[in-house]
Amino acid sequence: MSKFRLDEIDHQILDMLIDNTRVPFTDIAKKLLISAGTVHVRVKKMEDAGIIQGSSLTLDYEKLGYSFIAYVGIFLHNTSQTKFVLERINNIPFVTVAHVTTGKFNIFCKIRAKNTRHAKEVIFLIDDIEGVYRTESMISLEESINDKKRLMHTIFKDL
Amino acid sequence: MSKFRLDEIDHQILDMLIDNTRVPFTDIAKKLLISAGTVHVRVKKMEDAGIIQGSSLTLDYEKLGYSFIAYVGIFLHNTSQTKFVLERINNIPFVTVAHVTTGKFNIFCKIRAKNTRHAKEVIFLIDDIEGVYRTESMISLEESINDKKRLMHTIFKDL
DNA sequence: GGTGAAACTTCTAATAA
DNA sequence: TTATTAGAAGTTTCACC
Repeated sequence: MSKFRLDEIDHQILDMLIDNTRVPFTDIAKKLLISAGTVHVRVKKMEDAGIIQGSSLTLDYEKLGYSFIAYVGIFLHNTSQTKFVLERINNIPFVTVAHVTTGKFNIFCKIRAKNTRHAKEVIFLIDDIEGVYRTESMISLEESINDKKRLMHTIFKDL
Repeated sequence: MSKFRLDEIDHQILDMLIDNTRVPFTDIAKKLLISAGTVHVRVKKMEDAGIIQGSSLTLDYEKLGYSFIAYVGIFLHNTSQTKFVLERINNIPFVTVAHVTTGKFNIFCKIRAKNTRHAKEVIFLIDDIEGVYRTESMISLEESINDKKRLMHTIFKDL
């Protein structure tokens, strides 16, 4: 399945970059006892291979006034409407992720909103999409995000 | 709710950094017709205020052989076990996010695994945690992630 | 593959406005 | 507060292992 062979050096480079993308390559080089040029070449290679898709800032949405998170399960009248509904959902900026799923729901998405009232508006937007039969919401009372490093280390152990 | 006043300049700086954290400050400065020093000061201010929590690489987990995503709803015997179970769940590296929720489930989490077989193992790990009554899984057949920029722009429109 | 150094670019902190 | 600027620091390329 995985076509790309990343060695221990690549792994350690990713390890240093994954929670701070602005770590200087010279720092990485010093720590790994290689040259900064090598770090540069390897990072570029991983970017070209698509292993590194990009980098992003993590913003504190709570501080920005958006502290409400909910998951919304969507039931469709008919599975053939999946693509249409998915497109509509992805046009709502407060929907951060959407999945087509097996199981109970046809589509399953995560929303981020200001507060309960705002979330209600967002959910109503979803409810109003043609083809949506009904929705079922789960409100997050507490979120805990797992360290990306841990998953990465585990992945690398068996590559 | 939002204590921090970010102006149009801050907004545009974030806009440039959010999809590529390594954009040179000089590029940002040129585009916004300000000096690189100003960009630097403003970014630092947003970091100090906690608006910018950090930066992260986006890796292609499919390319790394982890193409299976599922959401797992967890029913507990008793709500008092929430904290304990949550801690246990967060020790499983394949669980990427966990939420305490209202509604159907007590805890709700997202897992990333290699394949169906591996996912089964991960779900069994969850099932085996003391206090877990039963779980219900939704397998993702297709994932679509919304552009972070869109949410950010929308947020900034009403700040 | 990797290195090391040169050439170039960017960052950052002190200073000035 | 914000802008400028000069010296420090980082990145990138390339000739050579």
